[in-house]
Amino acid sequence: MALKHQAPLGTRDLLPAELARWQWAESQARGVLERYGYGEIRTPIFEDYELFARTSGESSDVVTKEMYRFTDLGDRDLALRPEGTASVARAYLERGLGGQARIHRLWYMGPMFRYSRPQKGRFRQFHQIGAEIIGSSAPGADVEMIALFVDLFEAWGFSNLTVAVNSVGTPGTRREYGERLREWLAPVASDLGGDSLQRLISNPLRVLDTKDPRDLELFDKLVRGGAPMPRMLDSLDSESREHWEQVLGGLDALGIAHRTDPGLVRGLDYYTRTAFEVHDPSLGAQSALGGGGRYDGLIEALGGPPTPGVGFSIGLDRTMMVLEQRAAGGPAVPGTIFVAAMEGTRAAAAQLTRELRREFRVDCDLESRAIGAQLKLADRAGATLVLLLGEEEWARGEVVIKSLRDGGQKVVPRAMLLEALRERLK
RNA sequence: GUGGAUGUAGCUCAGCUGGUAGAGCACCGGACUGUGGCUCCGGGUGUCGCGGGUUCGAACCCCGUCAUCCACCCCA
Repeated sequence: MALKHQAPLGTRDLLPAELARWQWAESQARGVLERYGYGEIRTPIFEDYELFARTSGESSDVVTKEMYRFTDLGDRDLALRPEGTASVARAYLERGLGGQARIHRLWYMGPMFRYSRPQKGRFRQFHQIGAEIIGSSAPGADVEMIALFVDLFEAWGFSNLTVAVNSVGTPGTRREYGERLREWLAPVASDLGGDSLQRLISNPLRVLDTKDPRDLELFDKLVRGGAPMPRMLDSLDSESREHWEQVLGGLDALGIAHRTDPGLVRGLDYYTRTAFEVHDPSLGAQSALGGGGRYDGLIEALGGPPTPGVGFSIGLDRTMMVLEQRAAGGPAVPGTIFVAAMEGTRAAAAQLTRELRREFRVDCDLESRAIGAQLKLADRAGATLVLLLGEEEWARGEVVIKSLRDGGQKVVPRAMLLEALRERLK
C-alpha cells in the first residue's frame, strides 16, 4: 500500500487495543509511586540543547549522534529530550526546590527521543517512567531507589528479578581506573578492533564490554600471561567503597536479589558510585528494561550547589513487549450496554443513549440498521446487555433488556430502567 | 553511521521456467423488513512499496529508491 504519509522512522501509533495494557501498567505504577510517597513532575519535552550536552557528557553517544537537535524560529538551540534526569535537575534548580526541603522524591513519565537506527525494542520515540531522589547521598537512598525499581516490576507481574549492580566510583577514581586499564591493555592495544580502539581513548571502561571475539581472546591471553584484569571495584576510594558495601547490605536486608556486575557501565557521564540495571533475555539484543544510578555531580555541573541524587528510568515500550508475550495486564472488560432502536424509536434511543452515558458505558448503532444487524454489532463490540426499544413496548412505557451472555430477556418499565441496569451490571 | 533479510488484500501468506493475482481469517450484504453467536449464500475491498529499464508482454528479470525487520553500535 503506497501511502502518502507514514509514521516517521522509529515512531509508531499505539492503538486502543494495545493501550489497554499501557493504561493498566501506568495505573499500577502510579499506585506504587504514590505509596512510596513520590510526587509527579512534568517537564518540557524539549529543552536547551546545552542542558543535555552538559549533563550527558560531550563525548557520549547520546550527545554526539543521537540528539534530535533543532533551531526554532527565534534561533534558539533546542533538542527533544533524550532522557528525563537532566530536565528534572534543571527544574529542581530553576524552581528552587532545594530551598523548600532538603530531600525531594520525584517521578515522571513520558516520551523520550533518540536519533538511533530502530530495531527490536529500540525506537526513536520511546517512553520512560523514572524516579529520582534529590538531596540525599545516603546509601539508604540508593537502596530505596532499587527497591522502588523492583517493586514497580513486581506490580507489573514480574517475579524473581535479579538486579545487576556495580559501583562506578567517582570521576576521579574512574579516571584512575581508566589509566590502569590502559596500562593493562597496552601490550595488545595495537591488535584491538576498531571499536575498542576508539573506546580506549574516549571511554576505556567500555573496552571491556566488547563483543568482538578477537578482543575477548586478547583479554584472555593477558590474563593467562599473569596479568589479572583490573577491576573497577578494586579502584574505589574508601568512601565509595563503604557506600558500596552499605548499599549491598541494604539490598540484602530487604531480600532484593542482586548480582554484582563489574562490567556494568552506564551510558551517561553523570553517574557516580551506584549503577544498576535489569534485563530481560526475551527482548533480543536490546534487553535492558531499565536502569539507573547515582549522579552526585549533576546538579553542581548545572551551576547549582553540590547536591547528590539517585534515580532510574524504565523503558515502557520494552516492558510492554514482555507483558504482551506473557499476555499479562490485559484489559478489564467493562460491562457495555448497547441501545438498539426500531424504526419508530430512533429519536428516543438517541436520547436514552445520551442519558445512560452519564452513568454507563453505552454503545449504539449510528446507521439506522436492521435490528438483526444491530444485535450483531452489539455482539462484536462485546456488549453484555442490549436495550431493545421496540415500538410497541416503548409506547407502553417499557424497555426490553436482553442479555447477550445467555440470550434471556425481560421487559422492564422505563421508570425502573436505571435501577435494573445497576442491578444487572454490578 | 554499518551489514543482512524482506516488501502481493485490513491481517497471515500462496503465486511453477515472465502471459496484468489467489487462499484463509477479517470485513460488508443477504437468508432472518422485531432478535446476536452457529450455518448457508453472495461480495475482492489490490497503483503486486515507488520510479525507471529489458521484453510483444513484468508481481516474477535488471538498476535505483523508499520502507520494514534483525544484527552491529549504543541503550530504554
